[in-house]
Amino acid sequence: MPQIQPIHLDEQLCFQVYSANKKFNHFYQQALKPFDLTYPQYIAMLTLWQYAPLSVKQLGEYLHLDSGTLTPLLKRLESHGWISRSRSRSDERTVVIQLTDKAKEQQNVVYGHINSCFDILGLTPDEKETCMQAMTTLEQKLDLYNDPQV
Amino acid sequence: MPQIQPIHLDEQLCFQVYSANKKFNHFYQQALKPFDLTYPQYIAMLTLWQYAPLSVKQLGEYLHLDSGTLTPLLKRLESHGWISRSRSRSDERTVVIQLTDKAKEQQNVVYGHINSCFDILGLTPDEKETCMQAMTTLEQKLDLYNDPQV
DNA sequence: GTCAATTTAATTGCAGACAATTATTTTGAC
DNA sequence: GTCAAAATAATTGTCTGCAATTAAATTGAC
Repeated sequence: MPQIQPIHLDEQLCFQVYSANKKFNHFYQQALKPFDLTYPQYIAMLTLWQYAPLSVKQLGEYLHLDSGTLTPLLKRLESHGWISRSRSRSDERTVVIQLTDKAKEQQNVVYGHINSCFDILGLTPDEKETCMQAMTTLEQKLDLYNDPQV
Repeated sequence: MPQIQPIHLDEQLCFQVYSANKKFNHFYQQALKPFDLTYPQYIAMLTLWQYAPLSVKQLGEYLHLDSGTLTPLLKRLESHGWISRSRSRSDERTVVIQLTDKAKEQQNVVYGHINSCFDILGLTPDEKETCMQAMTTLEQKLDLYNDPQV
């Protein structure tokens, strides 16, 4: 009879990542309150500030999200005046997402506020780099397993 | 006029953690398919295998989840025959969660299967430890900010 | 002993996340 | 040019996750 290794919650890497993600979420939710943005909406805006205009598909590739998640999220961003959505003239299948004037005006205000919130966290550049590296290593292994053909 | 630091998605620690968490989720979702458990259900079962019987509140403290999340999740675990839920005789407010015979029988099967899946990931003990440490450091900072009174 | 305050789950409502399906448009082999 | 295949969003359904509220039981100050 083989020896079975018990699985203890607090020794599980998956649970640490799961917890850290929830805490990060809460942190950003607080930081983003002045702008009435949720965390997923914020990372969508980050992508758009960097690359807009984008199609739903292109945005989804940056964020690893599909239209089932993005369509309602983008409708909410649109209703709050951050973006516009319109079918492309050249390809009626694709929806082009563009920044509104409000979004362009607020970009640096959001950047400034979020950067200062992140600074308050007090992560040293070294600690941040170590965390980034650890996540990169982990994601590489997970990508290999989740998506063997890559 | 102050210099505003641009925020690039791929340099954001929050986004790395968010992505890693989603990939981990997908990884476990696959690994757990034979048992018809979702990842959140699995971490609930892990906790129960370790500490059952538990009240909803106690389980929530281990997992950092409230009854709004746990009540429906536990009802699903109950309907799939993993647990039982019953009001405590001594305190009618609390609901006691207990393992079923099926859960006790399957414990080592699940442990064995998940451990072998995790091994396939190919994380070295060093890499895992580095990741764990990184998450712990990060969570400590986030706890400080999210919950200043602690 | 009484009753306000506290504790515990459940409920409600909203926002993701994702799998599976559907509708529409475009492409490309022929 | 036609039509099957592919591509793109949207939709549907299920399962979290969390804030806020509700319902019921318990506790404790008096």
